[in-house]
Amino acid sequence: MNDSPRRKELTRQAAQLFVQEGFDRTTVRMLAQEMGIKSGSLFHHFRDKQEILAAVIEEGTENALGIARAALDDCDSDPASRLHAMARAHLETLLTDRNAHVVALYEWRRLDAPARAHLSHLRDAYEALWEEVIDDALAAGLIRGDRFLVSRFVMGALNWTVRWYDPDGERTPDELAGELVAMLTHPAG
Amino acid sequence: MNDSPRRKELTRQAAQLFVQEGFDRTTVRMLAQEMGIKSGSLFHHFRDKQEILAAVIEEGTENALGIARAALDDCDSDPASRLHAMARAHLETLLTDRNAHVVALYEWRRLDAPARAHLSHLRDAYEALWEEVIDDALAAGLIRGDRFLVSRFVMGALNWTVRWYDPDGERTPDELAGELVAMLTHPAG
DNA sequence: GTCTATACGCGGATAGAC
DNA sequence: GTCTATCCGCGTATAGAC
Repeated sequence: MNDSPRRKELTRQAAQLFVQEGFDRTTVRMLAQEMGIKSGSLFHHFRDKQEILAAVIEEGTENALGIARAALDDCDSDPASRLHAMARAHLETLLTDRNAHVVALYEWRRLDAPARAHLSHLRDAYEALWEEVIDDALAAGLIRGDRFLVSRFVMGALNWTVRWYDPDGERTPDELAGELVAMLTHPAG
Repeated sequence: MNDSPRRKELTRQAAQLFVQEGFDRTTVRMLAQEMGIKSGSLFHHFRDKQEILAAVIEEGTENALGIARAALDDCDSDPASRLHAMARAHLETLLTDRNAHVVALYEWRRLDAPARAHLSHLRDAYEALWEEVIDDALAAGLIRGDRFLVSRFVMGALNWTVRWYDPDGERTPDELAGELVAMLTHPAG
């Protein structure tokens, strides 16, 4: 439809509900209430419920991509630092920010075909960033295994944290990233 | 309600639909059609839709637990073999069997409080088995890291395979398990 | 154990006034 | 840009016959 600041704000509020309840269980009435408007008004901003989901996922992936790129630019250029930075960025968008990126990962299947086609290049760009970092770590002998599989396993380990991580617990996303890298790293390498 | 063979069979069919569509999007009419009966008849076997989910998750976790125990009994007693056997068993119940165990992992949140209370001991037993195997591998110096976190990361890596694994592709669950163990294992250890 | 028929509330979405 | 009012189909569940 457009990308007014108003719509951006509504998208953020939708993301929160989608994480809490799941897309299917979130009703347009719930969304409207969270946004402080009536359900009829919602359709002035979004064509239908599907479009809200697409907006959230686009926002979440773009955000994750931007944060990951910034983290890689900021850190040292050795493979270990880059791997740690990437993992930390990923976990922060999932666990601290706790909204749009989670939706992007967990509700992707709920997108209809056109939205999926439109957004898959974004998702691919984010995953390509990951594969780059993994590749460097493999080439340096920091970790070992198959390029494709290591990427999937690492992303899986990180994505699943959403299910068990306690934000009020002792560990920060940064510490988690450190533990993951330590687990994967071969001291002898 | 009970656990007649009839009900077991219906539960298996429900599992398949829950994986394909997700619990929320699966209607009782769809379930009935898959089972070859009318929707009204469904409620002779299950009190409500929630009870179907609980039955599927119970079945899926019990099955995974049984297969994992059998795999551990059958394999060599060194930590590497045990880790591999556990990973392979886990992946087989997720990727080959492709039903009830997936539901147990991905639809757990949809259980109501009483069902969750009733089933959590089962889930805990399965996770305890994992922690045992991880503990042994840590003690042997095969892998390294924090007991709790390694377990979560490993299970996350495996659970996420459901999202990208192609059953018609080249790799078997056994090969995947091997790759995971290789990734985690320190040759120098 | 399965059927038909049906109740009934809820969810997505629209129309048109302000 | 938001409201009120409303449509209508669908989803869960029940009743009672066979």
